[in-house]
Order: sequence, then structure tokens, then C-alpha cells
Amino acid sequence: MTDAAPRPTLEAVAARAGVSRATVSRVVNGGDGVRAPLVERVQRAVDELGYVPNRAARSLVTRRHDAVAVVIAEPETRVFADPFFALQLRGISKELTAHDNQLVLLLTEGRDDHTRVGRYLAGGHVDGALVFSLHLDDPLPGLIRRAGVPTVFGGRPGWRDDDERAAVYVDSDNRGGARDAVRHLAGLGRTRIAHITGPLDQTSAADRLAGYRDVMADGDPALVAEGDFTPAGGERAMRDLLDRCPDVDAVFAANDLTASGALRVLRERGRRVPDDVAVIGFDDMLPLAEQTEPPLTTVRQPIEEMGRLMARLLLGSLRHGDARAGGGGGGGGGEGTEPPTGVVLPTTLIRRDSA
Amino acid sequence: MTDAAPRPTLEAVAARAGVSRATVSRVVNGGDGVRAPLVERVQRAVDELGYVPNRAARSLVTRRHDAVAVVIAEPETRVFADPFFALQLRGISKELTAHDNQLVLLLTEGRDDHTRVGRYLAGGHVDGALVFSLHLDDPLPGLIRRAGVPTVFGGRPGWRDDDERAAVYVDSDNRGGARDAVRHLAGLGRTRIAHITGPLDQTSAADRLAGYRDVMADGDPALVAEGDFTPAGGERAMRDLLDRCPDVDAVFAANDLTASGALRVLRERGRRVPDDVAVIGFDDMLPLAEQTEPPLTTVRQPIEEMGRLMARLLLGSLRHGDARAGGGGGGGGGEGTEPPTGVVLPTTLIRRDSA
DNA sequence: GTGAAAGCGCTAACAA
DNA sequence: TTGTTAGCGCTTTCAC
Repeated sequence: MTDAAPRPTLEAVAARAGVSRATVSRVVNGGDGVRAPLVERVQRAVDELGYVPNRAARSLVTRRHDAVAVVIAEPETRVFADPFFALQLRGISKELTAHDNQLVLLLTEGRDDHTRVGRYLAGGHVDGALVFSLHLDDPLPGLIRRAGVPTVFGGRPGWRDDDERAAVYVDSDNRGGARDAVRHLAGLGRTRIAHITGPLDQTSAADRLAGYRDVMADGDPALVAEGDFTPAGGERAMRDLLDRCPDVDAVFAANDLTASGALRVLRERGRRVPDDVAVIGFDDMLPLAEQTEPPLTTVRQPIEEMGRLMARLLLGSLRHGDARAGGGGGGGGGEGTEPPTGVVLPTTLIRRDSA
Repeated sequence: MTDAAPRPTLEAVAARAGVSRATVSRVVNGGDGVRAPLVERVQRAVDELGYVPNRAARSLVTRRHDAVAVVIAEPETRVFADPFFALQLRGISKELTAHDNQLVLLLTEGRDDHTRVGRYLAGGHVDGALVFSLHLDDPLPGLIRRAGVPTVFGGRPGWRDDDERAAVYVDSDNRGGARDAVRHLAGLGRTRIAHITGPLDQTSAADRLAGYRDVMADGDPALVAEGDFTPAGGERAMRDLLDRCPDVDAVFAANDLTASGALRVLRERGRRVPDDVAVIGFDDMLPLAEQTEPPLTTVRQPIEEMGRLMARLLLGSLRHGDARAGGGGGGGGGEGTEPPTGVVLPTTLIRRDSA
């Protein structure tokens, strides 16, 4: 099959509408300063011809691409398949679509890919980047920032250096949410409150642990067991916990998946939830959180909204031509002319039956 | 911050190397027909200047974009977050990256989005599309095919009409894999072999059921329970099954998630696996399949490879300028000049302890 | 084998 | 308000 019908150009539309290319261009780009009847005539010509602007031609002159890269570092199957991430991506997609921006997905694995991604971003093929880098020691974020592309991070980056302040990111209030959860358990009269952590090289897990410690300042260290955000990890940690501290009467799990594993072990060991042991999760991942036995009390974070906000912040900063990103996102943070370095969204405790 | 250093152009490289733009262009695009010393000189200039071709300018003249859209219809959280899908996306990403193509992600929800995606694809912003449409009645595939964009589908599309033959798709041998699983159970001497299906409006689930029926031609209909590819669905179905047919001695679950739910219920009801009831899953989803109790015997499908193959088929068809896609992908199928309409990858039975 | 020149389709000064 | 014009950076004939 040979090339299909060639797409109509501005020229064609202009001819059909009996105006100049410039006028058509104005109409197509919002129509400011063009008289109504002309706008209408052009509009009709556009519709009749099925005209769609050629992005390449437009980019060439505007030097913008209306395209944003979403970079996911080291997508271990688990991380990438995480509903948490999927939802954020969805929020991002919606926001980008609403502003007619393309979502260019970049998955990386291994060091070689890092340089590849760096080159790609520095190559100026996209206007900005949304970056998910989950591990403390990931070199990618630094690389990307050096590429000079406006960037917003998903989750608080874990760098130690001074540049940290310069990073724009969107996160939920992991620490505060954790505090709420543990305080709720304490309010229930529980005194032996355990915590099953996530992988501690991720800031979200570290922050939740910090929140737990905020409340349990002088708690028994034996009440903290390390998990990995998976049900299997939750089972393992819960078993350890029960062996180590048979008197545990509450568990704050770093996420719902972990909590579901813990619940299983508690049932298996004949502990009643919440009577003997109260359990709280994190995420409010549905339908899981509603379908556990008993339904899970948990800390909800506005996942999709976080994605939307990331995109909104980035697009806002692009409009303002601030290469560092941030600024004027509209969602939150940043009161003055200074762009926000981090926007932290609040969490909500959702009470069900497990605590 | 004002615009950073302007990127070097072909012109700049040409000046530095003391050649014409045309020569630089030739070198950058493979260097055929340019004498070695010149190639080297140009190469050096490129490196020194850190030159990266401007894709927009290139697209404008070549009318190609080196970009492929990945369309995911109606990403219900569950579907989209499915590790199965995540892995396929990874395979796609690798293959596209290897051929210097961009991956443009398109997530759709609802009818409005369908037309939006149709317009986008018809708008010629990408060279082709990889489409995941999971439901039998999805109007998107038809829409996309009418847009005239080279397309490869992930999974056998569920259309009924004559056009079905025209669709290029990549799938695993769901039916054959199911047959293998059930035959294996029969070979173990099991006679009351049940099947927990997936959502039957998806071809993969329907095909696995068909495979089950191929072997259990005159089986007891009560031995088939409908699930939904989730652990919770598996639990529910397993309970029904045990109530309905207490003598069940084997279960073929439509996927590993379902199997894990079934295993839980079997344990809860005191049935030993595999002694009392043998269980087989589908996918070989790791680490889940290895961590169940007991480790799960399952049907493995080459998930990431399916993604790679989709991309390979599409890129191959683009090279050959066949608007219908398919043809010369290299992976399989298609013996003559005719493009393959479907490539079905083989599955493998992985024996662990559950059957 | 290499260079000169003509656009690809669009936007943005600038003129009218 | 509208039209004219000059490129954006690249590939690709076509001469040499």
C-alpha cells in the first residue's frame, strides 16, 4: 500500500477559506485578534479538510515540543506494576492530555540506560521531565538535573547534597500520615504498637518509619520489622514480630499490601483483628483494602491527584520559562515568585474494621 | 533563567569539520558513500560539539517520526497495574529504544477519549501504534484501524466481523497452554478437574476456558467457576467450587493471582495441596508463583518477549511501508510476502509443587 | 564522493 | 485586523 492521502496543510486551509496562512495559523492557535466571521470561515475550512497541524513543523519554529518525558528508573517488575504508580501515571496522562501534551515514556535499566536517558533529555526532544526514582542512591536524578531539563520528581528525592533544596517534587505526607495512624492506634488504648516498614532505601518508607518514631519516641526497637511493600514481606515480618513480641497489640504496616500479608498471618496464628491486634495500612489501595478480612483501616493518599499535580507544576513552569521547573503550578505551595521546592499533599485516615 | 546554550546545528558541525551540511547529514545517518577520513572528521566534530539531531526538523522532511504510540484502553486500575502488562510494556520499551524510537503513551477512558485517540493517530503524529484493548466489545480497535495507522495488537482482538483476519496481533498460546495444564492434571490421575476462569469478555480468558474444554469435553459443567483474574475472585470461586463439588481433586486457575486465592481457600478448608487437590496457575508471575504455599505449578508465557515482538513487527512493517502493519517482523509467522495476521507464542508448563 | 540549493509546514516579525 | 516574508534545521535531488 502506498502512502495514503497527504494531509492538508495550512496552505490548503488558507486557500479554501480565502485567507492567508498567517490568519489560519492565528485561528488554529486560539484566534486572538481575528474577526469573528473570518474565524468561522477558517474553522469551517479546517473541519471540512480535516486539518491537523503538523507538530514537527510547529516545533521547528516554536522550539517547543508539547511533549513531556516520564522517566521510570529501574522498573523492577514490582515497582512498575504497583497500582500506586499506575494511578499516578494516569493522573499525569490526564493532565498532559488536557493540555495537549504528549507523554513520552522512558523506562531505564542499568547504568548504560542512565546515560542514554541523560542524552535524550539533554537532546531537547521534550520540554520537561517527570521523574520517578525510588532509591536513595540512584544517580539518575543528578544526571537529569545536570541535563538542564525542567523536572518535577515523584516522591521526595533522597539526595544528601545541597542541591536537594533545588529539587521540585510532589509527595504525600508520609510522615504525618504515619503519625496519624500510630496516634489512632494509641488512642485505641494500644501500647505495644509495631511497625512493618517498607524498603528503607525509599524515602516514602523511611518517612513512614520516621512518623512512627515521632509518636513511639521511646518504643521498643523489637517492635519494628523490615518489610518490602509486598504481601509476602508482610507475612514474613509479621511472623517475626509475633515470635519476638507475642504481646504485640497493634501493627502499623507501611502499605496495604504489607498489611494484607500481616492479616493473613494473624489469622493463621489465631489472633483476632482488631480485638487482639489492631492493624492499619497505608495507601487505601482499592479494591484490596475493602476486601481484606476484616476490611482495612488505612491512610489514604491522593495518588492520582499527585500525578496530576506533578504534570501541572511542570507545565506551569514551562509556561513561565523557568528552567528549574516549579512555580505557578496552581495546585499548592509557592506563595510568592519563588517556585516551590516540594509540594506535600495531605493524607486521610480511612476507618474500616481492622483498627 | 533564560534559555540555555543553543544546541549546535548541522551547520555548526559542518563548519567545524570543514565540509558541507549534506556530508554531515550523510555521516549522521549512517555514513554510506562518504570516504573514511571525512567520516572521521565529521564524527569528531559531532562529538566535540555534542551535536544531537533535531527530530522536528528531520521529521518535517522525512515525514517519519520515529515514534510509536502505545494505546491502553480503559486502564482500570487492575488491568493497568497488572504485572503482566507492565512486563510487556518493558519489552516494547526495550525494542523501541534499540531502534531509537520514542514511546508515546496514550491512556484512554470513556468514549470521548476514543475519538481523541482516533484523531491523534489519524493526525499522523506517530508512525504506528501498539494497542491493548482487552474487551470484546471495545470500539477502539475498529476506530484505530480506520485511522489508517499501522497497528499491532497485544492479545487476540475479540472482533466478530470479517476484518478480524486483517488484524495483526501477538498473543501467547492460551488455548494450548490451558490444554497442557489440564492434561498434566489428568496425567496425575485426577478426574474431577475444575477450572476457575478469568473475565470471559477477554479473549485470553475465553481461550483458556476453551483449552480446558478441549480436554474435558464431556466434563461436569459445575466444575467451571467464573473468576476475574484477582486473588479475591479466586477465593470466591474456590469456595463455590468446594461447596458445589466437594469431590474436586484438581483446579486449573486462569492465572497465578487466581490460583493464589484458591490455594488460600483450600488451606483454610483443610485440603492438602497437591495431595487432596492439585492446583495449576497461568503466567508464571514472579515472585508470586514461587512464594505461594506450596510453590505453584503454572503455565509460563513469554511476556516480555511478546512486547518485544509487537514492537518488532510494527517497526518491520514500517520499514516495508505496509500500512496494514505486519510483515517481515522476523519473530515468527508470515512465510511469504503476506504479513502474518497473528503471531502466537508458545507457553511452557513450569512444574513446582502444587501439581 | 561531495556540495549547492530547494524545500518540508509552520510561526512570528513586520508591513500594510 | 490581515497579509507578506523570512526562516526554524534538516534531507534530498541534482550538478559537479
